[in-house]
Amino acid sequence: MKPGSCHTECQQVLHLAERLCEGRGARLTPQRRQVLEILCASPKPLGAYDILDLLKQGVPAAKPPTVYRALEFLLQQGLVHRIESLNAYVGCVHPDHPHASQFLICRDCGEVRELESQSVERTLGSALRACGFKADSRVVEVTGRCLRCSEQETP
Amino acid sequence: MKPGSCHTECQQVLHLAERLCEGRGARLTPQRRQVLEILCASPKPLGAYDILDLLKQGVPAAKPPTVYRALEFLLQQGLVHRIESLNAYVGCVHPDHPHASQFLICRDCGEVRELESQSVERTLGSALRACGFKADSRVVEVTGRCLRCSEQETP
DNA sequence: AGTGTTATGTTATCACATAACATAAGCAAT
DNA sequence: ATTGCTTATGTTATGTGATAACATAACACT
Ligand SMILES: [Zn+2]
Ligand SMILES: [Zn+2]
Ligand SMILES: [Zn+2]
Ligand SMILES: [Zn+2]
Repeated sequence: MKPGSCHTECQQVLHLAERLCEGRGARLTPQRRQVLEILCASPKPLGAYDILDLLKQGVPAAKPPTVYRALEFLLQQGLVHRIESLNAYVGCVHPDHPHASQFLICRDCGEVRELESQSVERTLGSALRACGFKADSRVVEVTGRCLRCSEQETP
Repeated sequence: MKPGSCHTECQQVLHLAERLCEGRGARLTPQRRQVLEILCASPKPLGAYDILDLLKQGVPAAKPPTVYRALEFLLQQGLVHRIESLNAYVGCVHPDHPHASQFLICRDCGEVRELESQSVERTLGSALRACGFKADSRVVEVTGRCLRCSEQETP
């Protein structure tokens, strides 16, 4: 992640989130906004209690339900994603359209990259059709080493 | 799941597991074997504490680490899979060869079907190559309604 | 038998998530 | 403005999943 670029990216995402919620009649309250801000500012996924610790800086009375409620809202709105294999959450990088994405989780640097491969989605979709399975939600998470980390160290 | 067929299937899997472990010099101890047996006998994935309750029938002194250690071994040997989006475990239906599989989780009947679609694996593999990502493990889990459940009820 | 290794027993605790109920804030209609 | 409904938040407690740390026992190999 390029230093400096994050902050401006976060601002863009937050503005977009405001517009999206307003258009849907959904209330992006200060607390919810702060949780989204925390997630967008983090280069790595955060656990609910990590978020809680950070949120307390702005909302000292915050408790677990505070965070989980905000996450529930943000997940519904498609503004954040949950990473099942980490029990953690990331801000979505392009929340403007609904999408099923794939996550690449680097076990070395911890970074999570959100991919949106049409071919993967299509192939998975046809495999599901072949089984007669009606999918509600798809989880595709790959753990390994990102390009940068595999270039740095030899093994 | 056809009644009656499960028990014989379980036996086959258990015998296969014994052979595999023996061939690898891995020790399928009675406790580990019992955990595998519990998982194979269940048509649905089981949580670690579900397994614990069942295991206590044979090993009254069993405690959480007992189960988690057995699961760790069985996962390493490729005899069981963990379903990330359920925090639960299932016996593998064909543990004889290493594989990345896809899981179809029915939200109605709870059944989990293990798929091994070559096309999904290939497509995902090429998407990963395109990113320069070296995968260690892949998680593909789809939640929805299975064919049977979607035929039974109209919505 | 002696010794290193692997497996199990035991206790306590950590990490993640939600139930249940009370209070407050937003909002629309009178 | 007051009422009454709905949604959001506060608060306490608890449920659920997983592991740390250390002790003991079983096994394998010499
Ligand atoms: Zn996204
Ligand atoms: Zn990396
Ligand atoms: Zn399998
Ligand atoms: Zn079903």
